[in-house]
Amino acid sequence: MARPTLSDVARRAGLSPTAASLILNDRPSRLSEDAAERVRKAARELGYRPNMAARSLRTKSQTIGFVSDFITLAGFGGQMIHGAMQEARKTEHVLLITETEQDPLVPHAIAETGVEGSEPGDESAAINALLDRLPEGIIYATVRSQPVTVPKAARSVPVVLLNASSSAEAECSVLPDEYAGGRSIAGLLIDNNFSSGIVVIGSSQTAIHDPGSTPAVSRRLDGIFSVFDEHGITPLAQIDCPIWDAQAGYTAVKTLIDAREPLNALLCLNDRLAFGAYQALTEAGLRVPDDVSVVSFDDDPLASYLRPQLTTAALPFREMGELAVRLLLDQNAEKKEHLVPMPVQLRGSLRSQA
Amino acid sequence: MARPTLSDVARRAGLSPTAASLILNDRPSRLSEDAAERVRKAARELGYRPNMAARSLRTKSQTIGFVSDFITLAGFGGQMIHGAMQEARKTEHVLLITETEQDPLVPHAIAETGVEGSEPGDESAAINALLDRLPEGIIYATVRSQPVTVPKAARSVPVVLLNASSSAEAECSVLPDEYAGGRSIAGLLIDNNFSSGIVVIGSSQTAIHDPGSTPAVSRRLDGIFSVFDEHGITPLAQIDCPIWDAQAGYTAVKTLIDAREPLNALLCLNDRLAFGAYQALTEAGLRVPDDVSVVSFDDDPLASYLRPQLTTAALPFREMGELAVRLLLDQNAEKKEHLVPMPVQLRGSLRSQA
DNA sequence: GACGTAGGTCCTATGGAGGCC
DNA sequence: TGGCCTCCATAGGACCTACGT
Repeated sequence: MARPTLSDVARRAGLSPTAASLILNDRPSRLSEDAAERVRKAARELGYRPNMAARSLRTKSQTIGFVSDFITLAGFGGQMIHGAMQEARKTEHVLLITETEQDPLVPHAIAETGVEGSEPGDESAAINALLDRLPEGIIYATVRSQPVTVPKAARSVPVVLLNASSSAEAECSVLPDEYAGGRSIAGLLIDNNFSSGIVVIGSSQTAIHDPGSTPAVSRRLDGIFSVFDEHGITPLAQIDCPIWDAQAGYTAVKTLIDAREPLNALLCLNDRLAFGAYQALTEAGLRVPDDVSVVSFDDDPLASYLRPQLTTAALPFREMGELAVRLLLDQNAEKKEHLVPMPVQLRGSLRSQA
Repeated sequence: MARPTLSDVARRAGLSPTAASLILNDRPSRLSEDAAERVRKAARELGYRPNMAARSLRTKSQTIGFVSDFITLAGFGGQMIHGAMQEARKTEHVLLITETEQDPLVPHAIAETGVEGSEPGDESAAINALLDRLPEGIIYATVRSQPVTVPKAARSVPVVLLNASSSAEAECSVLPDEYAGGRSIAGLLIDNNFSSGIVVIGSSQTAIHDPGSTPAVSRRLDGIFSVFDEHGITPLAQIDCPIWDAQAGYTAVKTLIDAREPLNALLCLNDRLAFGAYQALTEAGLRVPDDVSVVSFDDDPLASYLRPQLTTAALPFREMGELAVRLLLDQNAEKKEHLVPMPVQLRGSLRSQA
């Protein structure tokens, strides 16, 4: 009934625990092939599995800590976890997950006023609980890719930032390649002969260096405008929306329509804005893509519910999760930003201009 | 630099490790208050935290295994994890998560042909990896609430099924109260004086005992029709959709409209169907809720993006996750189905009939 | 040389026996 | 004789160096 231990296996094979350990771990030793076979057979018969708790006292714990702010709340977060788990499984690692409940918008200014080397208490309880389990490393993820200060407590093990950039110097981080993504989506309009009647919805070029703006947003916009500039294109309008939700998209587009702007293509900065845009267009009797094309970012599940389905540059969360684990376990991983491409999902919302 | 150990604390306090252990664990002993204070101070100063790996060799691991099928893929799954984590934190527990990659649709028929007590190999590798970390219990969750056979390997620790019913006898499981949810939504129509022109979209009363139908669906429908029957109401139509997505909802409603059915209220079996219904209604120039009311189930994020927002009975995933952890840690938890209410989100898609 | 094992180590928890003033 | 504390032993499971025969 109880879990069989190494001694049980050894006893059954008529050998010492030492011998059993050596064999089951493929350590070079002078044990006979016959003895090895007996041990393996015994282990198989008993269904022996090493006790990781005991093992971690001497070696690696085969465990990875996954810390996020509110990631599991958002639909997207699951994909990062999923990717990380897939990758972790390949090397027999397991994921220990936690949420710090810190508001990701407020860079948690860790007081550096500690007396004496370390100052517990101001560190996140969640992270400490995690470190108590001796993970081999920690993945520190955020919902919105923001600069983050890694709590000092977490620095005792390797750290990889996931969907978060580091405010500090030499940090290993994984981010979507927003700049290239912006170029892809803008390029799509160029390739389809759009040159006028283009509206950018979500943020204006002038607003990208607002304090509230994340690096992700500005890179996305930089990518878009780098392409526009190369082709001498000036958008018909740029609409700034503080909150990127359906309501904002709806209002923005309704305003444009009411002003009788000659719309050809809407470049929305995320799918929720695009969703609102659809609503406004439909209400006004305009058809996507016959009258107006719509392109967007994120590849929210939403994007494929829409009619027609939305052409969008996907946030590659699963791949990012995978990469984060790979980097964490790789000693030689470069301490820098690792960018993951945002694949464009070509769907029905885009039609080539004559 | 390295993690301080119990001995480090003891040394600093000028006491033995034994004394330090007794004090930090609040064990009854005859140690002086002065000594106790010295130990606590030393622990604080060093930032001592017990090594859980070592501790679990003698006591509980303070770890809970969270196993799911493909839960982290779906947006909803995150909410269960979130709830579970919140609750786990209250008792200093941490979540170890894994996905079995078994197709949840195929009840994994575990071959009971094992020779000799246990038969490893046919058990899920993911679950074994989890059990190796000696969790205090396992939460076994599925995306679609289906009957599930708990792998034999997992039975060595307490198990709670989350959003999954048990095919076996005495199992502790947590499910949404679909029957009551169905009654709530149908009751909402009654309360708002709907009596004719009601269409049920998603599944017909006759189809609920199909093999493909989950218990969740039939309970939801049973709830709906129990109310309809009590009030002598017969739906105008019941439309069976094998897949509950936007496309199906669109097609169903378009067909009804083309047939010039006098629609008053659409009772959709989930939000994606409702979303498709909206699209068909809008296309036909019908307004929600002025011309047709729409009610639904799940409270997908989608539901609040729609215009008007969708009235829907929410799947209480966060609460379910919390309850699962509470039941797991409670020795005396009743081995039965624990049902969690589905709160109705009253929003703009419903208007009272004159 | 061919084959294998004893015993210390990682860190914590705990009961019982004894020491010191 | 208390009052206060420590050492020892043991346990938990696996790993590994250094020794046997």
